[in-house]
Amino acid sequence: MGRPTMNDVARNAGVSLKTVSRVVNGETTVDPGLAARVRAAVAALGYRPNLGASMLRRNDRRTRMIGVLLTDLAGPFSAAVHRAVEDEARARGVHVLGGSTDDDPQRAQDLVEAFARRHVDGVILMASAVVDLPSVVIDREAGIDQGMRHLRNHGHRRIAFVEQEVHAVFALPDPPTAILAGSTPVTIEVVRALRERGLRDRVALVGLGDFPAADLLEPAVTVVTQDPGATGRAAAGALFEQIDGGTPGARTISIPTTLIARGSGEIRPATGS
Amino acid sequence: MGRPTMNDVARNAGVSLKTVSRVVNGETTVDPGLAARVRAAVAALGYRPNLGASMLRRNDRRTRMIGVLLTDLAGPFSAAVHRAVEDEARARGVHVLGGSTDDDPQRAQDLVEAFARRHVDGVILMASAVVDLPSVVIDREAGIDQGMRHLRNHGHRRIAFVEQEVHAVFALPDPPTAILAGSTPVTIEVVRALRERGLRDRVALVGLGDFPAADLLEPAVTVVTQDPGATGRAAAGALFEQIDGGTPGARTISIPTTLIARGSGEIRPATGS
DNA sequence: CTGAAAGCGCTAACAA
DNA sequence: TTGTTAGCGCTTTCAG
Repeated sequence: MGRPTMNDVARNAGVSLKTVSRVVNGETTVDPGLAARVRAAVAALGYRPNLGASMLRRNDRRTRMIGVLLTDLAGPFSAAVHRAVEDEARARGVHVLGGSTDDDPQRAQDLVEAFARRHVDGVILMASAVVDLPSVVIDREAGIDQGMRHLRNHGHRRIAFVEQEVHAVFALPDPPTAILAGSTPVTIEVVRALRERGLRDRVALVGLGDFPAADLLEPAVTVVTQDPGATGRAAAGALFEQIDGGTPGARTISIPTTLIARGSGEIRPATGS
Repeated sequence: MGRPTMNDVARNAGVSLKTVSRVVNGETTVDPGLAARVRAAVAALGYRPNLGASMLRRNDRRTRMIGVLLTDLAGPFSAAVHRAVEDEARARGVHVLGGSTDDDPQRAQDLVEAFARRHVDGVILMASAVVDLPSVVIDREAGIDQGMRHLRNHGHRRIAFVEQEVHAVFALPDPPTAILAGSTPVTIEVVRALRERGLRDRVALVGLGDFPAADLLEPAVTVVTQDPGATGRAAAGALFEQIDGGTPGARTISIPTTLIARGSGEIRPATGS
């Protein structure tokens, strides 16, 4: 025998299947005596309703489950977005399926497809694709402009935008006077590299994404922040608006960015270089 | 009309329902001509199988979905565990429902119950509870001992274990000579507090959990690490062993800890105090 | 190789 | 207030 079903409960309580259904779903039009018997049977058998079966028959056809596809569930930005989405979802009795795309469009596509087979009510994704499901796209391109502008305003003309290959930058014949780091891990790598080379007070640095100890480093690190919590809340809000079918709702969430000047980004290039 | 069903595809392709089922499930005992017609109909209608319905009828009764309950999906440790679990799950074609408990047992209980209604195949949880589902518990208590021992070995007798209330510690009549910080965010708060009070070279600090910039602070922060990736992989491995019904598998995963001495934890108490 | 019938666990619509 | 019947979309079983 597998898990007990509604039928088992009905038999045990000596009532009809439908009465059990009513009690389980909290309908108030059931005789208190019967309801008590049903609840006793539920407890005795360890019965738990099967949401999959109920959703199959139900009219609204909602699974009360959404998907969230982020670059990397382990990364600080994705993780914070995820949590914010979770909180919004929880408030609505909705569960969240998570997935990391590693910025691979094919993987994102596969995950969307897989979630669709599960009949998720909608999808939030940090990418640029569009899918044929209720969905909200988080656009993370913003922020680069702001960082670049800041460095230019401080006199820099040779600015490196660094992804992964941190050390290659310093091997260039005409090395940059300023660095814009593409993510938090990269920013920290750059700090480490600058120290090793004794350049920490000579090369400017702006990081994309804030991190907890940024203000405690020397020099403190200037960053362009994108509030992941606000982003997640906004995306979830827009998605649920779509799902609940009111207004169409926003399909793209752009993240407002803020530059926090702390020192490293305000270093000026050496004159006469 | 809602989404097209297998019946719609069958009608469109001029075959029986069962033939569509065979093609969709990749059975090879179908005439290639019929299979091609079915595939064409699937594409034309934009048909997608309904996993919920199929799981209802299927014999193995697996949802191919597990739940992961962590302290905080946004926290670095939880997030890294989550990602590792996701990777293990993906390799098995399993999806992951995530949930933050904020270390509230009631909330953990509620989430387990909710996931059980969805018939998840199992649950991983970072807590100390046990549930009547295939499950693996991650025990995070370890590490405290190791940190304490380290500080005592360096001569400390008044050691504060700090959770949240960072500032209260310094208001004590007889303040500690060493601090053990319970989590990464707390560690960073303590660093900040020590600096504000000019105590950064006088009070020892050991943090539970490593963080990316720990070695770049001054003094660099001594930490007790728990490898979240290894933890997640181990927990997922143990859970899938249970689910696949081979050996019973471990029900509790203890995280091996390592102390990384970087400076802050090796400060000795002022003599004669 | 293909199909018809039954039924997974549950809720909708209707009847008593 | 309670129960009966039908059927959600799919897989199983068994017959052709």
